[in-house]
Amino acid sequence: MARHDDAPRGRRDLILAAAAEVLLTAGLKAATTRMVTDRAGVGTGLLNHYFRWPELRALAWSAIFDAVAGDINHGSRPPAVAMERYLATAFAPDAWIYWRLWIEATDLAGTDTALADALSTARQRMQDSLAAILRDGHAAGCWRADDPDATALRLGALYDGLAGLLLSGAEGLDTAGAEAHLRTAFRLECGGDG
Amino acid sequence: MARHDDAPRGRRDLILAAAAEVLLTAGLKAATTRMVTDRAGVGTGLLNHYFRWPELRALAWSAIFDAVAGDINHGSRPPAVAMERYLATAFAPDAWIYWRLWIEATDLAGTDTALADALSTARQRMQDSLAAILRDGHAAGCWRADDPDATALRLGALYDGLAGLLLSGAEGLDTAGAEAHLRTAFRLECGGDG
DNA sequence: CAATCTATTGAGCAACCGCTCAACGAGTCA
DNA sequence: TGACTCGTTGAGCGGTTGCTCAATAGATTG
Repeated sequence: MARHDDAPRGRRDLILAAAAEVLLTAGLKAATTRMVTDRAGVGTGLLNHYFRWPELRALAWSAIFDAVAGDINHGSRPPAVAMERYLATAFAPDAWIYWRLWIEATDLAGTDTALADALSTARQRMQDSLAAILRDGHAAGCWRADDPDATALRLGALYDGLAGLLLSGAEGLDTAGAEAHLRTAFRLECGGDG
Repeated sequence: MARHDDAPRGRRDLILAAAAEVLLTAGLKAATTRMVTDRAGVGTGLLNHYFRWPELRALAWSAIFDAVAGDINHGSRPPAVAMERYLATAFAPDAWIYWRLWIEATDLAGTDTALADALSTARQRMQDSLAAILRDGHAAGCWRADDPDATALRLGALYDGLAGLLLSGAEGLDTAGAEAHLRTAFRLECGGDG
């Protein structure tokens, strides 16, 4: 009997989708296999039939950031608009869970090779996107960017650091302050005023 | 019988010292109570008689960074020398374990309140030290620093981000590169060339 | 010497984790 | 109908962790 085209084709995809939902809910470190099987409504054995936990976790993490990257690269906006969007959404409330997942991945990558690979890929993609925006803006005369790759790396690292500060509850810093610091760094790097 | 003045007075201090050694060896996340009791040569019960694990871990972590801070603030160097020392030692090989401990603390602070307090104190102290150096250098005409606190925060956050990149094995970045990026950020922030 | 007290011990508990594997049930085919 | 396949189940295993508590050794006291 041909199966209907209901959302996840097969139990394997259902588990993968449930894993992504769990990550977006509980975070990367708190997530367990049992949370996933409960949410998917399948036995614990089935998860281990299709995946190993580190593998599934890395796959779900990648799926989440594939979607994010698709959202960022979507359309070919003018560089000034793209940059403004990057800065404005960086620490937006609904982006919170994403930089939590990002920071947790940075942390787990030291011991989890699957996650390390996923993070490496995602990071490279983010950095390339940002560098491309910087390069385009330079070419269009919006700002100066002599070494877009290096600037993108520094802005990305600063982003990580600010997100870490927010996550660990640093005193005297909120999301608005973090965004302001990121904007200041961009101004210092590229001279433009965004 | 009066006890001799051997290094750690009492078993409590012995356990605390052993905990610090374990942190410096195994890192913050991998450290366990049994590693500490083994190294101290005491029963597992004694550790729990004097401490709870999160408490002991935070105490040992604080002790380590108290020593680090004492080392940084030691003597009243001219600001240019102090800044150069900060930049040169930031990613030095023997500082590796310290920024590993730092990053791991940032990560655990989300769930461990004792560690969150310790980190908050240490971070504030580091940031104040750096801001003081920036302020002194500005006053002495070495460089420009209109908002030393904000600049110190950004440099600290960039430091965290770069350390995180190194720890998670980011491609195309080594300690020398990280140091170069930190120096570039300082130059952009303060104009001086160090 | 016996009684008392305190610091110390470590086997074991409870809780959690990822993962295994014998059993099961729903299809399919002869 | 009976045999065979295979996706699926979930109790339970093995391992790890922080922590407990009855038992113990050693010093002190009367």
